[in-house]
Amino acid sequence: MAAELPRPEPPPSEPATPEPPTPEPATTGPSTPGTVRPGGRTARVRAAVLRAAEDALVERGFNGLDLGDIAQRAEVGRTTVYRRWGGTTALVADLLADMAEQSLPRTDSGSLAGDLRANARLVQRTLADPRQGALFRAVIVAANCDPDAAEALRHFYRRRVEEWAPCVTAAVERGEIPSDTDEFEVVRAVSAPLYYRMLTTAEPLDEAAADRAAQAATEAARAGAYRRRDA
Amino acid sequence: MAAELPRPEPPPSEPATPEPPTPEPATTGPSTPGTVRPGGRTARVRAAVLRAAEDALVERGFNGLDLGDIAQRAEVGRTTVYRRWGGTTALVADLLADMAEQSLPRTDSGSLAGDLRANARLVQRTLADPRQGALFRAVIVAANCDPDAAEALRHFYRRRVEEWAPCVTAAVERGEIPSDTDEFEVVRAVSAPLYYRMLTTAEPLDEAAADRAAQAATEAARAGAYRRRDA
DNA sequence: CCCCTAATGGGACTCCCGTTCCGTTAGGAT
DNA sequence: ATCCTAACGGAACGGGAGTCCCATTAGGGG
Repeated sequence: MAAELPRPEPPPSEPATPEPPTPEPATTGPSTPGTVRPGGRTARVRAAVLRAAEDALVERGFNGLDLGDIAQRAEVGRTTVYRRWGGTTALVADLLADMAEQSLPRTDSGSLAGDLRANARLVQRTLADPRQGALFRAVIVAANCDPDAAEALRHFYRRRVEEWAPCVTAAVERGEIPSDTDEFEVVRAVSAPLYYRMLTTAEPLDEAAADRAAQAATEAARAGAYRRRDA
Repeated sequence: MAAELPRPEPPPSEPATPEPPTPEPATTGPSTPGTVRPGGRTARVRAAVLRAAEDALVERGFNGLDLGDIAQRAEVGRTTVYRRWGGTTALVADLLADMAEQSLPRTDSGSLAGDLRANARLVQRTLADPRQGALFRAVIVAANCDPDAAEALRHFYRRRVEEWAPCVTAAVERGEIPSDTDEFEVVRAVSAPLYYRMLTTAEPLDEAAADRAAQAATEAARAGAYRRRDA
């Protein structure tokens, strides 16, 4: 019933991100709750609420979120959730910031095709997993409903893409692909068909789809489709 | 302020789809409203509400939808909207069914690269357009919140993909790409990077992105990345 | 160890979304 | 043209999400 893929079960105390969920602009009024005493109870509350929010997202989806329900699951006062996050979108944005911290290590197979296939299969397994898949669909929805959540989502994917870009750079150094290849574009090209399939079709997201995505990106990169064009 | 891309302004009378919005299963009770007398006023109401829903989606996004607001825009009773559609997701599903009817004709340039580039630029222009882009984001969100809307979205994309698949078949016949190429997969491969970019980055969706997507799909198809694998 | 106050939690209150009821309007068949 | 009733529209109702107020709890600096 707990998390399935990464989430290395951090100790309940000392949370991942003591940063303020919503860093108010230059308003030097009463600071947003959770920023002045971020330790101890505050941290436990944040962890419990994020965990509960993740569960709720998986079960009900984004627009089925009920902050009262989340508060109950987290065994936290309803008021607290409203005060600290203020709404479902900010809560999801905070969850995304938390997810962005947990980076899974990249493998290295020695060839571009192998590396991209490993990446494709990782993405495929994540999206095909009932829990993770539902979670990703939900956060994508949230990102399309709120600017802050959108920025958080972009940050999450920036991190993920940066994590895998070095395997493309390595391929350039090995001479597999043109030297002016945009490494980020290649990594994105691997994920894109998988997300597109998940969002617009009912066909299963299987390993064959992953391998096809990886092969397509590899061939296109070799052919120079991702070379930087100067404007 | 009206529609920008296709929508050939159908006459207010005689709407596009007199089919029932939500064909209830075998419940032979009082049939769903709009099915027994689909002409005249009922049709005008449907057209006005769908139009208003589209406007609202563009302005507020899916989760900002307010059926009361839509009813006012459409100059229709609030009760009518609730009775005929019952909720925002069913309304969006109906809108998607309506959108699926309007197929824009495919061009034919004589080469796979040219055809795919035309397709890519069409998709890019659609998603980059403020109105259409917001609309597509909104319906994607809706599809992730409701099974009926999801099915309607899949149907929409199935139509679009089928519309463009023949240009891949033609390329096969010209000997440009392997004969066992999955034509639908190729067409999807063109759109995928554009949607992925729109959803996960803040970078502009420009013509260069479209051309890159088209070129990548073309090269990958030539290299046989989309050949059918028998299981 | 003690104090100050940030942060939490319960409960009442408000407002708005969605439903229900019933009278009115207008298809469409004869 | 007339009738029957499907479909619409206004108004009142109920419930739940989000807000406010204040008492209670527990960081964390001294």
